Amino acid sequence: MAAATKERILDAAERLFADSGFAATSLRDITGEADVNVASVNYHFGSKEALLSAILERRFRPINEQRIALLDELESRAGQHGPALEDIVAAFVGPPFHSWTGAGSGGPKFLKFIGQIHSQADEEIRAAFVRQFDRVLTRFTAAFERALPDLDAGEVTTRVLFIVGAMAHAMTWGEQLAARGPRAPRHSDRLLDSLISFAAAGMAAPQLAALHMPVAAEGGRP
Amino acid sequence: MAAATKERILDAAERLFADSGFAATSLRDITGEADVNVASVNYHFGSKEALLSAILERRFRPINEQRIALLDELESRAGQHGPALEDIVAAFVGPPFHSWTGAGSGGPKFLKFIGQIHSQADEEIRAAFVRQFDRVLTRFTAAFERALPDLDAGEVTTRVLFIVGAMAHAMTWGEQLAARGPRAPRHSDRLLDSLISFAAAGMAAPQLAALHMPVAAEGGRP
DNA sequence: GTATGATTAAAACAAGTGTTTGACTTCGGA
DNA sequence: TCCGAAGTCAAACACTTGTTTTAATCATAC
Repeated sequence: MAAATKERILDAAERLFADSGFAATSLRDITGEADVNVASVNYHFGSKEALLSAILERRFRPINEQRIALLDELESRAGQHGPALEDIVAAFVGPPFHSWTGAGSGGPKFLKFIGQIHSQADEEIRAAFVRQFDRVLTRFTAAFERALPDLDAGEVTTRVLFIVGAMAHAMTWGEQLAARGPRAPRHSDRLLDSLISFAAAGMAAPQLAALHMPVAAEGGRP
Repeated sequence: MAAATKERILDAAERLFADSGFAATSLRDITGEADVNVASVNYHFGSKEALLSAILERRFRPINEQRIALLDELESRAGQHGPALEDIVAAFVGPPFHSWTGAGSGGPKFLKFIGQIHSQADEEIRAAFVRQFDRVLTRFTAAFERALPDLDAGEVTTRVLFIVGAMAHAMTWGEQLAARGPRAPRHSDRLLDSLISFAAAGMAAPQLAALHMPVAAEGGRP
């Protein structure tokens, strides 16, 4: 029963975090949903925060590894100009979408969880998340820079940030807005197609000439 | 001292919500930062949730009004084909950026708050937020549909969702990633320029041929 | 001056938080 | 069979949560 309890906790917690966020979900919510004792979370994971780390580890590590594997494959296959823009985008945003189509895991709630966690405010959570994400961001930023030589480095990073935001937001809110009838946004596969098309075009957009002064440190108050 | 207390609470709460989110911020955090008594929140606003509503009201109403005013002006000025794509995008994403450049309000923390609130999980908060945002979304979706006749309605809604996500995420995370040295993302004005350029190109991306079944209940275009 | 209403203050409220404890049960290997 | 580790459980822990209460203070009009 040991492994079963651990997994039941992980599944329930992921589901509830996706719906209500980390801070708003209590351990008793989780253990109630998982039908286990309150103490078992601390027994198996050590703390509530460690439970979140375990979820992040379980879900994001394979996703990020797959992202990098796909990029590796693209780059080894491509000529000296590097892979095509759309392929890089697909390698970046595809894995989180496909991760729940695979071996029975979580269902659509997991997409919402991804969106949630991307926008979590707590500094510690962010730090843990960025730690996992940093390598991916570095690799893909480099690939994008190669595919888009007209953009400077900061601009590329900014646009990758846009892509992450677009993805996370669509995951978190898609369900909510699905009630808009004929104007309902896309889901799953169609959503992924839309995102890739949107993101690739956005990345390829011309960079506006730097009319403004280079940003002077941090903004003072008006 | 009455008005001063109310405003001090609003300012402090907005700042703290931006940093830590709604659920993770306690009333004592807020009243401590604002240097007022704990009871004053319930006295002036009624509850913690009502305080959030007041902040939303104070900040988002002018933003959404300005969005619609800008769109009105664009449409009255434009020919029968409607305003240009980039102008619609600018009318949509500009106001939240400019709102803090205006009369002394909040500073950069406010941008982070906007990003935060866009990705808040609590259902009640979402509902309150969507209520304010619904009219804006409807108007801009219509304008985009007119400017992009090759996209079907659901696709337009999806892409507007991408734009909102890109904006919110950049606002929330920009500060965090600003430490990446030469690859640091943009700030403020430059960030807005980047976003407009990115979003307009993304909106104009070709829609992939609908290989999949059309979504049930979706009306065909005339 | 005092009366009146609005605002602030300190304290207490019940309910809920993450975590710990210590006894009880389960179960694989000697 | 028995042992000891691994796991479960109810209860209690100390603390924080949002909210309420009650008394004190303030401003202002009479």
